[in-house]
Amino acid sequence: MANLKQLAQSLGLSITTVSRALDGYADVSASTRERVREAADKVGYRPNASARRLRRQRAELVAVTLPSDPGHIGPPHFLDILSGCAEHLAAAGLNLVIAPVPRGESELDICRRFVDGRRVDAMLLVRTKRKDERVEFLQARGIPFVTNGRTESLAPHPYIDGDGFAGFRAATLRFHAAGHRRIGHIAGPQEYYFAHDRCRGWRAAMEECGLATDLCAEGAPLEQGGYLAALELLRQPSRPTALVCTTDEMAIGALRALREVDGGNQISIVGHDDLPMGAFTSPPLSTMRMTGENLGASFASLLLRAIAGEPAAELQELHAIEFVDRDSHRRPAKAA
Amino acid sequence: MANLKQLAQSLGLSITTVSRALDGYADVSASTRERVREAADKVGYRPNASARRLRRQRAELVAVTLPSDPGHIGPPHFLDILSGCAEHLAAAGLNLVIAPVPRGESELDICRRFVDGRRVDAMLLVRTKRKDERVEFLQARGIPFVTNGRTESLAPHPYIDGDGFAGFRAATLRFHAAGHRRIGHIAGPQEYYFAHDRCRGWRAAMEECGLATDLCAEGAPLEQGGYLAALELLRQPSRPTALVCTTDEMAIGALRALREVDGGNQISIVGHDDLPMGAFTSPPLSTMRMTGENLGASFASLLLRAIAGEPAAELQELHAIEFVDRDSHRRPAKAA
DNA sequence: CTTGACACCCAAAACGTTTTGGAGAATTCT
DNA sequence: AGAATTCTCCAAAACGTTTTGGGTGTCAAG
Repeated sequence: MANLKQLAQSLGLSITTVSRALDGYADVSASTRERVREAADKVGYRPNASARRLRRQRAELVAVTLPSDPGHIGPPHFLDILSGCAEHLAAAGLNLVIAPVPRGESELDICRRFVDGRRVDAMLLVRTKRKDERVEFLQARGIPFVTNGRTESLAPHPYIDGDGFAGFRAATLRFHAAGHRRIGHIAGPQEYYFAHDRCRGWRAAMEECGLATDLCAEGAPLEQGGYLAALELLRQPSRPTALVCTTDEMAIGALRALREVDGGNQISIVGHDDLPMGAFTSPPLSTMRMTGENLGASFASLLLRAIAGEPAAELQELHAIEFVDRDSHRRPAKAA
Repeated sequence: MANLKQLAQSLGLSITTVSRALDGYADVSASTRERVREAADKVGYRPNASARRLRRQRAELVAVTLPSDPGHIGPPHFLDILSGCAEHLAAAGLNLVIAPVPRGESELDICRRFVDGRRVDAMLLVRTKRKDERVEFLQARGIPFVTNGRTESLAPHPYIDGDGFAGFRAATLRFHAAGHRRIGHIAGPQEYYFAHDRCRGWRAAMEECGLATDLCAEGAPLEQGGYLAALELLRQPSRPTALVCTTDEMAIGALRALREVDGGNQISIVGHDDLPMGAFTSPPLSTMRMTGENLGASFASLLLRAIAGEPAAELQELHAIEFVDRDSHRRPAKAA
């Protein structure tokens, strides 16, 4: 309601003293400090954020870019993560702004706008590509940032990611141990790191087992993409008996394809993300998920430490993948 | 990278002229304007957001409060709505910040912080209560805001809401027309407007049909809440043959209760929200949803118009509810 | 030649804070 | 008593814009 000048005037003090009193500096006497605080409380004084930001040369803001186009916005708990992140950032005086990418603009444009307009102190990037121009741009500008997902960037940068390679390798090996020999992979767009990483995991396991890696079909990371990719694999002369799918959404699409082609329930399947709806599919979808709780807090912590100037190499978290066994991975190895 | 002063110096012009040239004022010659624009483009000049905000007395920010506690964060497409809203706000130069409510603080505290620190030009409120202190506060302060959900506030305020009363009345009447006479309602916390509104719709239909309104149980707007409330209704001497549930999550909980108590599939059920997982429950969950596409754009438009000073009474959108018929509402009226 | 009108430009104020570099008074030390 | 130190406080600068209120020429009209 009021500003520093009015508050100072009403107290018969200088702006400086009031400001310092509120910030708890030692060079204002305890009695004055108390007097100032009481007056500030009474009129409900809050420093004007814009003025403070201008003077301090800090935006007090962090932006997260939201991919709007194809593989859309991520799993439903993504908002919970953002919310948790925002909450922890707020405790440090930072607010989180969401920056969707409008049609016709690239994510790079968004970064540029935020960074060059000094609108943010740091950025949070999701859905990294193997070669990610946003990462390169921010590294060149020297702006702190954290990504959800790794990249193939030469210079290290802070990230949080799941170990998709290990997860998909383990899932594939498990199918092999259960007797499966024709294990197919439903891949996502390989430009995305997570899709490529998971594909590599499947491929590595297959090669370790001396199996052919021909049963791989790529599609959009959506229900429809999984459906089409599964149909493609089911058309092969030697069908898969098990399917390792890059995402749950694709797995659910694959489930639909299976139902249509052979009445379903003959082919084992596993996805990734632990979507809530996976509990209700038939058969209930076995899946994987990244371990670690309160990811939002981790993102916030990494962001704050990046802003504080910690070296990137110390700000990397690779989380293990855990299985969420329901039922869809238990079909027999020898299909009809 | 650069600021106005440096840009002006390099051009041999005053700060004023450069600023006005970039803003397209007519009192700078076309040739100068062009020259300035080119130079600005070349060095990638963007006005410093904090300085502009301070001078203009606008925060260029809108905050949305995210309830973190009990009925959590809303349907999965909520983030899509926010994203759409943010995108349209961005076109008007506003960014959307998400403001989760930390433990120990009230939503009112959040509003106070944002408003009194002049951190926002407007606010977006979700999950309104019938008597909502946030609404009262913002009205008293004269800050523009839009709510998702109505309130019982005497003074009108901008909102977007679904017509829960009409929707739940129609759903109940439809059960009646199908021969049901014992139609139960699984209610949400009645302090929330949406929960109360939907409950009123059910009650109104029951009274119109001359039926008793004893089959009503309240629970938290979660799976567990619906489960417990359904169990309560199933313990009645004269059981319901149909259940109208305040949310899909509660309906899914009710489905679980039904499965446990009588093997399921005997009692009709309908929810609200059109959660994706409803398509996979057994039986597939019949539900309702608010009509209208691109809600995010609507929120943005209302916010902008509220900021522009349009009277609140013209900024209210009540959307019809439509049925999403799957299978769970088709059980016979006479249960075992 | 004077008077407006017009086109183009600029100095300075303002937005509300934080921070720098003291100033004056009181206290302690020598 | 004088010097040094500590305790309080403050004036002014700075952050980078936008906007106000002219100022200086040029040109046409009177």
